[in-house]
Amino acid sequence: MKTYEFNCEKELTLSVIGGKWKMIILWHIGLDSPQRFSKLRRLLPNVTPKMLTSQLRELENDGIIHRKVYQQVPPKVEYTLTEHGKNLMPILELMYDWGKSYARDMNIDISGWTAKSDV
Amino acid sequence: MKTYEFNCEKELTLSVIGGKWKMIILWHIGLDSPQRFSKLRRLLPNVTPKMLTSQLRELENDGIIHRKVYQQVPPKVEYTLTEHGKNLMPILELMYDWGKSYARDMNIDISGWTAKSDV
DNA sequence: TGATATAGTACCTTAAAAGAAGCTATGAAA
DNA sequence: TTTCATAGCTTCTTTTAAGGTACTATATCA
Repeated sequence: MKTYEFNCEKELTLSVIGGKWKMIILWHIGLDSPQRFSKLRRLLPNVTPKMLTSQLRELENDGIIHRKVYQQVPPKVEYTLTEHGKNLMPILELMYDWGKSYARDMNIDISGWTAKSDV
Repeated sequence: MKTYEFNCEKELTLSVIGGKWKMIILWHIGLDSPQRFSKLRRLLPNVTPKMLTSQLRELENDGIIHRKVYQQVPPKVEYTLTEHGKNLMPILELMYDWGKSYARDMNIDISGWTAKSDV
């Protein structure tokens, strides 16, 4: 059994979803599955392929997404959520709601383009 | 109005709770309020005063906690949650629940000592 | 008179995360 | 024969977060 130095289970959760692009990746896979690498690149124009790869690999290694490779050329890879990944969705939704309410009250403008209705 | 480069409101939320010690600090203030600086140091023996101060200041500047200074010697400062801080608690609880379930399934041992029942 | 408790600062170093730019294999299509 | 599309990889650099150690002011208590 692995042991990590977390103060609490919450920090384990944070370590899984806390990467720069992980939540938005999960969001997109959650709302439209499966997702291909190239589609995610188009959905997230600011992410470099290196970053996208590393975030996807970490999510895969953590058991949050599943990676299915089709043996064909050009390559085709599809990403879907695992059960653990699906179970993260309510957290992301709450975080969306809180962030929206907070942004309104604090007069903060989010430049993003991913609305909750995209779910 | 301030504009931040977030992809989504979820990332705004993450930016508020994502510091190394912020969730566990909020947890303790949420379950036993007000909390004093020295009490938090005792509750979190691994945090240095510098880190504790910086995390508390950021939470204060973000409007998540309130800092009340008593003009006396030795100093006394009390931290409480604001409304926005209180509204974060359901997120932290969900994160606790998910992390606990995930740790069980993935055979991960959390070395922490803060149970949800502490709430 | 000297120690104690509180709530921090200041300065420096280390480690981790993120980003930029360019490169690759391969089969199919033009 | 050249071009295209996919799903990446490699190397280097920059940025951000976190940690270590030591120091401070001051009223009160013994």
